[in-house]
Amino acid sequence: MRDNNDMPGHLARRFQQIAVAVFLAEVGEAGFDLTPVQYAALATIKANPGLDQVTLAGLIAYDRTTITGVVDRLVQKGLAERRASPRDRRARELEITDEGRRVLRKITPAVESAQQIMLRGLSAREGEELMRLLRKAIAAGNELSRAPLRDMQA
Amino acid sequence: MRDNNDMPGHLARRFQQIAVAVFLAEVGEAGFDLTPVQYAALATIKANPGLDQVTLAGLIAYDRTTITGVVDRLVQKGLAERRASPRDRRARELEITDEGRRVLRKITPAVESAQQIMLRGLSAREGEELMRLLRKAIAAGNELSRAPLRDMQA
DNA sequence: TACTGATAGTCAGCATACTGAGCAATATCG
DNA sequence: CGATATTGCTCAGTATGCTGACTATCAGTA
Repeated sequence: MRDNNDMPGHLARRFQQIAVAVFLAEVGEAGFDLTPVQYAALATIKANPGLDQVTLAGLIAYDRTTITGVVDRLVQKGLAERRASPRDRRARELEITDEGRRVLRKITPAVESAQQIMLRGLSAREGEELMRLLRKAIAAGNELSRAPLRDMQA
Repeated sequence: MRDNNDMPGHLARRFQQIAVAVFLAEVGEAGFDLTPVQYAALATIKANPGLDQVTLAGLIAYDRTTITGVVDRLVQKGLAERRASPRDRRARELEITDEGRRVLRKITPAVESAQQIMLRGLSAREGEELMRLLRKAIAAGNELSRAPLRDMQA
């Protein structure tokens, strides 16, 4: 029988588990309380002011039902704002707050450090190669999950 | 700023997301209702009859608080049994049922197929290399999560 | 314009995962 | 032996992620 260590699915889960733990540890030590998902959402909102939730979900490959809760928590923490879109009354436009900008700026070193720690067993070249292979596998499987990555439309 | 696609943490989340979706799709098409986590637990119980929950958790790197629910559902589906250990009254010994054995046997082709599909963007050599790099990164980060991989004690 | 279909967002329900706390039982050591 | 520490398990609470359903709104078309 195939061993766990020969199962890409098992290795994926394990690597992600470590990645999240490292992220939370680094960010927590820096004095912040932000999850990987919240960080990605906030950074994307900052880079695309006024985007709606579906677009945000597509840009970071979240399910749209997950985004609701994530944005709820960003708003609740005062890092982002959600307001009705003037052009489409179904949509909510998202904006980062000054406090959100401040947190993003201060948190960046911890996030960078986390990315390094989760690759600490690999050489620089191996780390690059791992990322390349992950990107390639992800690109081929993009449409297989309910929350595929999507480009900006306009 | 570092792009999402240059963040190993983001790539890890995305790859795992696809891996789970592929697993559920393949297994579902084969007519079974088993999650990746439940599958790993059941296979490990079969390979190590009579093991307790903490040992099971260590062998597949789950948090012990997660195992409780997973085993609950395996028991509820009639695939595994949980009984008090005669040697340690705190511990529960786990055993696979005949139905569990039958399901494992029948489900194997779908699981195998899923492992291939999630690597379909890569050549055979690239798939091997990806798994090697993941194993190496995981080994170096094993102690960084609350649920590290553990060997059998006995 | 009225109908039809698609879209944005939310919600209920379920299954991982984690933190932190607690209980019962076992191990260890003075 | 008795106090202390450790261990196996569970639980409450929170945060992803998913399925499926629903409402409100918009877009396209007959």
